[in-house]
Amino acid sequence: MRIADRAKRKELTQIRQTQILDAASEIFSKKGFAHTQVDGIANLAGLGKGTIYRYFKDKKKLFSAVVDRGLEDLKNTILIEVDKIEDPLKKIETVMRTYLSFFERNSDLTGVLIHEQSSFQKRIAERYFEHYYGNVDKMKQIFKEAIGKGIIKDINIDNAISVLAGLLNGLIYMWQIENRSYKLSDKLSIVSKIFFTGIIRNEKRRKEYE
Amino acid sequence: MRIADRAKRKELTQIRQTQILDAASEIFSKKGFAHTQVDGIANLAGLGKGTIYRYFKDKKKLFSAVVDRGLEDLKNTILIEVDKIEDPLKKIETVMRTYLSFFERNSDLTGVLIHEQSSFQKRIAERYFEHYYGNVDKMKQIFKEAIGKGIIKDINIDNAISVLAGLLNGLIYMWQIENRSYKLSDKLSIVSKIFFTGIIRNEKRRKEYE
Amino acid sequence: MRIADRAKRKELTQIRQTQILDAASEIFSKKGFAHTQVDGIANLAGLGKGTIYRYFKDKKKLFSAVVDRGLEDLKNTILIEVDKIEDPLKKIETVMRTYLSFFERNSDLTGVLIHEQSSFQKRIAERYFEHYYGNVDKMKQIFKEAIGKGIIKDINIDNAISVLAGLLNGLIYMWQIENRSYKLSDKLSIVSKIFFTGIIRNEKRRKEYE
Amino acid sequence: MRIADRAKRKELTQIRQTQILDAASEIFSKKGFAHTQVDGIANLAGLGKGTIYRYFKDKKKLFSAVVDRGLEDLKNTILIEVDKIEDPLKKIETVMRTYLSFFERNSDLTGVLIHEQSSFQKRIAERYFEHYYGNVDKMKQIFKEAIGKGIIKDINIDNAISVLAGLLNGLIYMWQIENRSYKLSDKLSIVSKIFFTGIIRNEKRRKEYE
DNA sequence: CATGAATGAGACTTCATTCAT
DNA sequence: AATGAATGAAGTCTCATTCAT
Repeated sequence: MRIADRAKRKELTQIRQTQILDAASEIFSKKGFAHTQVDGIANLAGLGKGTIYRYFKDKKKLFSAVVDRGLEDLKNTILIEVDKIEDPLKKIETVMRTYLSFFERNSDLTGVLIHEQSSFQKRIAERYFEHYYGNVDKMKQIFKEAIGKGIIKDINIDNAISVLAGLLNGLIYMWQIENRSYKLSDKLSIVSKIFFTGIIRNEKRRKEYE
Repeated sequence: MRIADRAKRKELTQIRQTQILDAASEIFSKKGFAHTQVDGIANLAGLGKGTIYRYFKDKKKLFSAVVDRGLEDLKNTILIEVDKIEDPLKKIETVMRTYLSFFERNSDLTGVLIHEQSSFQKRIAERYFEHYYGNVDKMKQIFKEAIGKGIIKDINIDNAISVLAGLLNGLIYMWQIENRSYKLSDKLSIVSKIFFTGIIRNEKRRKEYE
Repeated sequence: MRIADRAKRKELTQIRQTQILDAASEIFSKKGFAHTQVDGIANLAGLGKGTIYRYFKDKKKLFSAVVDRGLEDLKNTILIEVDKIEDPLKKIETVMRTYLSFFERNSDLTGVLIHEQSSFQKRIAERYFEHYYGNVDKMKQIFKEAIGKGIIKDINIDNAISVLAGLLNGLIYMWQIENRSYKLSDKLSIVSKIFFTGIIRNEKRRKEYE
Repeated sequence: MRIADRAKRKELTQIRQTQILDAASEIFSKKGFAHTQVDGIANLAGLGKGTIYRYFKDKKKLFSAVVDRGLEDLKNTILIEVDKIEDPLKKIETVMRTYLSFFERNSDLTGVLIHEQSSFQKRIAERYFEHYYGNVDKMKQIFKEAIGKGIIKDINIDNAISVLAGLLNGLIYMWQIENRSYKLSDKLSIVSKIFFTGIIRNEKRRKEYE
């Protein structure tokens, strides 16, 4: 019986954690760190304020946990989707699609990552890059393969990846600023079109930039 | 003499305003709105706390003034630079260069615009788009001209501009997250290369996306 | 057990309220609204500053609560005492005695009601007259009965009551100004003597005023 | 020329003083001491803030000067009027009338004297009693004369005067609380009627109190 | 002498965190 | 283990007073 009890206990703890993180994610995203009150998170989670502190040392740790969970999810989601695909270009396209739809589904996280540079710059950046570079190796391989096969141009891979990341993050940022008033994934086709083929049609002019 | 006095007074007032806005911009950018203390701004400006409140009704108004001044500057800077150029592609490239180097020079503003979505979402968005769309008309003309002359592809102009904006903002965002550890304007060549000509070399594969 | 707990909780809340109101009443009376610090009230009540704000939204609301409680007490005290008496003149005398001894016992309230016309004019006046006219109906009946029975002169009742109120309040005001250096209730006999029978002895001269 | 200049200077100083006291009186009365800003007084007086401080050491001293000037006026006004009359009862009636109409004319002072017990209790009380007892001697003589001539009852004179003062102050207090919504001097007839002859008609009952 | 810009002490209020129940 | 009442440090803003012009 003891063991079953202990299992139950652990499960309950797990559920509580999730409850709290969900509530925290929602409110942090809407109001930002400073304007979020722990009271509000407790209420939304349907728990007492003291309980929050039993699960997270303080407000900052709770915020970090929200960020960590989000980026961990993001990384896993991308890896799973990418591994299903063979063709390098399609892989890159899948990364783009998965990235955008992840933030569309978890729009809470958008706010959390965009605000709060100040106090959490280091934390977010660390975590973000842990995720980012966790994926970057994979991305590098994909780009390398595509260059090797002569599919894409022989450009500096790091820079290309950094531009791609900037492009996606920028779209999410604009979407957030415009109050998420449109479907983020609708931008996918234009983004991949421009990223892959550019906007110049005139061959002669294109040469100037290649 | 009176008139000279009054002129002097006005000038001093102008100087104070600038002093305060400079200090505020710096600290708001570093610490974000919530963690910035008015006292700190006063000290950095070499003024008393009360003086800040003599010039700006409260902390929020001061913050907004920082944003307003920044975006106004940005708009003017871009318009001036673009008007010097004739060729449409070069114009677009100039917008990109000017935008990036503006934030490089006024890196204070970067933080201010990136944080504080929550409390100032409306204010920033309004101002940002006032600036943004103030420039967008000009951008549309440039794109239209380029399409008309057959220089660039016949794509949806609004979407192209929004992708360009996202691309630039995303770069700035990444730069900020990476602690401005490199020269932002160094990214210009790769960005314009990709934006203008894309990354696919293989003609056949390129067709899939065009 | 739960119910007992909840009852205890409620009781504690009641006790805190009273603690705070008592402390507030004392300090507001001594120092007036503006010079009273919430800190001071908290200390006197043996509570933290934050606790005061848990019970009362802000300093103004706390002040109003002090006034409200005081006037409610006063009204009840008077009604209870007056109902014990039959004879109209004795009733009026009882109102006078009860009014004076109420302020003698609750001298805190004296200061509170006398100061703070400015900021709380409306609030105090409203509450005061709520109390005042709550009692005035009763007073009118008493005067009417006394006139009907030929005990007192056929004067304008409203005016008589307003003079009586002024007389009592004026005595309290003088007593307050003179630092409560004598027993307020000692004035009762002379006041009732003058109010009831006047000061003129000479019959002929008395006629001039009747 | 020097002497004329100096005279002019002195006169200007006098005018400034009056300007400031008038403005101060008005605002202190409306808003009370704490809520009155020196800025407001300066503006109403049409002077710079610094000038106020040239004439009065600080805000408290200015307030006291307002009170002092008011009570000095009151005392003089009463003395002048009373000296015109012969008959003792008429003299008392004249004090009552003059007192009430003084506050009716200088309603600014009403507020000033009623609020601000707290910080100025001592100051006001001192000044008030300086005025009060400055007049009380005169009043005592009047009462003594009236008693000597058998016109009024042989009551304790101090008490009678204190009741009279309370009665008048109470009327002014009620008038202030009711927002000066009626003519204060209209209360004179009923007040003097009650004060002089009382309210009991029934001879037998009257005996109970005499 | 008059002015009003500058100052900073001081007061209210909020809210993260603790801890007794 | 869960709760939420209590706390007080910390932050914003006001305004009497000063002083350079």
